Amino acid sequence: MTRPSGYNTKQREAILHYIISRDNTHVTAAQIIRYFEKEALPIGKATIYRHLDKLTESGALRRYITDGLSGACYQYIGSDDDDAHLHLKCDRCGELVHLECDALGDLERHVLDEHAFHINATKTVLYGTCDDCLQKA
Amino acid sequence: MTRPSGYNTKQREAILHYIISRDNTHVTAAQIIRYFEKEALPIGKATIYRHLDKLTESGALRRYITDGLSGACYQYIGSDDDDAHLHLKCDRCGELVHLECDALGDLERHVLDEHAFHINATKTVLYGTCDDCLQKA
DNA sequence: CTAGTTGCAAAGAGTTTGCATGGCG
DNA sequence: CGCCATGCAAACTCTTTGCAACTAG
Repeated sequence: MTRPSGYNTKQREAILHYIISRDNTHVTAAQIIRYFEKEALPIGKATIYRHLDKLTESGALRRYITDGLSGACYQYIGSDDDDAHLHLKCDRCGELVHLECDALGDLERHVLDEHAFHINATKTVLYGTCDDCLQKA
Repeated sequence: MTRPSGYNTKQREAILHYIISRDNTHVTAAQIIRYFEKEALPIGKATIYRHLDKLTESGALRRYITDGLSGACYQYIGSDDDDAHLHLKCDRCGELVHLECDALGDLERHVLDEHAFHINATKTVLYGTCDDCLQKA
């Protein structure tokens, strides 16, 4: 778990700090790249992608799968990991909503029992339409 | 609905026919491109993408959102549309499983009532690990 | 000192677009 | 004949890789 796996560089610190500061939000690689372009400490995007990969592998970050055309989303994971909540993404405005409740419970059980498939809520994003966009339509 | 929206060309026919012939399976743009490269009637990939977009917009195809790095998936929709079933994707072997049952029902209702969000099962892919991969681990 | 790290630029994968030619209706 | 469709290549977006210079431990 606590893989030393690498040096503790300024860039690594800065990237992790930035993502942690966003805590409950998701961050895209593009956002991070843009952020550091405007900062005093410019970080090459290759470095950012490399850290995103490493941090995800080491378990410090979670990578969400969303529609590939706008890039992947990352989020920092606190010390306790079992806060596996679902995400909903609106297919109109692109808003990503965090579901804090345990709504997946029954479905998860059903799929495991009947279909021998273990759902990983942390990676799953449900698509649909949010209230705002429905009202506009 | 029945938008004439375009001519009835050989390419359009061939592409739609190919996807329909896969009926219950999903097809990626890359598969279609590869298929027609090897056929007697070569179709440029621009044409394939353009038709994929049009067919999706007109409702003849459904586009699934999967991890962007391997491309989107498409599937033909028969005349009756209400067969909105879920998909499960194994994050180890990449297998995409079709769930024929109505397992989403309760969750869908809960999310709509409590979170004012209308889930679109046809676009949603649940991630997790399939039985085969679990056994190997 | 030595192995991991950085940054640039080039390479890749997937998808979109511009433009001249070709084909449906 | 007019408009849409086609195909090629170039453009684009997101991500990865090669490589020489650099730095943490």
